[in-house]
Amino acid sequence: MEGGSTERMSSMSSGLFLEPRLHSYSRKQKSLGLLCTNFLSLYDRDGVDTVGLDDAAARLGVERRRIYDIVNVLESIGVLARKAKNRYYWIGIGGIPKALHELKEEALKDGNLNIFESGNHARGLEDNEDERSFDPTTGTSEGKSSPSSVFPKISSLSKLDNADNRREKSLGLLTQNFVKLFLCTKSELVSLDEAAKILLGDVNSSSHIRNNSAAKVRRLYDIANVLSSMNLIQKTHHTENRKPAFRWLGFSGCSYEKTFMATGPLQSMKRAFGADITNVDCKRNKMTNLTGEPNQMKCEDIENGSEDYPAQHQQAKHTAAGVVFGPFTPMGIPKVSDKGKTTVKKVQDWESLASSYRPQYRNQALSELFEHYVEAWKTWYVEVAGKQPLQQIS
DNA sequence: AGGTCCCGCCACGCC
DNA sequence: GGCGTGGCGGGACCT
Repeated sequence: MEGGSTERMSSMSSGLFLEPRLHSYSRKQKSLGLLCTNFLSLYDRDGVDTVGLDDAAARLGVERRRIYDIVNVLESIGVLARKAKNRYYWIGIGGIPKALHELKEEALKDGNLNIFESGNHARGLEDNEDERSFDPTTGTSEGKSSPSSVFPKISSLSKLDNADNRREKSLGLLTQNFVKLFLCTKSELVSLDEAAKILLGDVNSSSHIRNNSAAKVRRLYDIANVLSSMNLIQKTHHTENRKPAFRWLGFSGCSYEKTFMATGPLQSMKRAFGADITNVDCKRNKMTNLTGEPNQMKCEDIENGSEDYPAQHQQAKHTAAGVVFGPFTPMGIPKVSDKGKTTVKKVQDWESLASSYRPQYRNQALSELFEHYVEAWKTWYVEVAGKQPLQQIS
């Protein structure tokens, strides 16, 4: 195929900001999971109402194609909703619980409970949600996930018209079914092989579907990476056969902030904020930042960003502000006890912390990300601490 | 060697 | 035809 990474690296020699190890191409730095993490850190903040795909691609320094992958998965779990060509409503991490709830209800309604154990295949898991209709006022994806969900049977697959066929294979739908699998199964662990069998129904199916299997498993890898990066699932191994499998963590585990702020990173740290600039298009310099600036992760740009980001909704309506995130206490800083201190004192503690605690990262992108979290903290603090007893903060 | 998954070709549908 | 979208699978990279 292509000349491999060597060629890639030579063509990227103009990517000066990677100069320390010009030939240190690493897949991990370009993984979908990492891209997803960066995507979320870039947009999951107050004041972001919509996301433009071109803008995202440019800011993250990746090809558009990769943005589609991320967006499709995130859309299927309620983080985004399509608004128009090239533009999505930003719902935020806070949209996940609702989406998960709906997915579970759908799965239950469709009678897919225990389908995993039954080894049944599961075209029944298909739903026909059409995510193209979104009501920003309710934050719901109303589509036609309604009653008349069509469950295409394997045997009828070939008769689907192109549009249906295409949608039926979409990454978003596959994501939803993958999630439903976790929501419905009693098994603690699900391997991608098993998921593929169930979601693809490749047992006693026609050969063309089986041939398709490898491709679909690849998609499952994509999906799993994204979900892992958000800590919705966690990669582990079956105890018996040591085969890789995934454990459902759910929204309680879903805080990329958590991963970032806590120094006890989960397994996904290998995909978490890396040690180098990431997601740089090494190949064609199409949207690579050639200015010598670090990869653009400066989130403040978002709000300055012209018409794309109207500033009128500073009130976070669906972003992280509505979600209880993981520990914000930076490591090594004693937590404020809720006893024996006055409220005012605590306010000062946290204020001083927020303004003075500045861990130093060598990596500039990390430093900038940290700045982002500082800003997020400040915003959150003002909003929450301003109207609730400070004992709540811990 | 088998598992993982990046990358980009190209089909599709809309304008 | 141009463009946005995204399915798909080759084959590079990782373990």
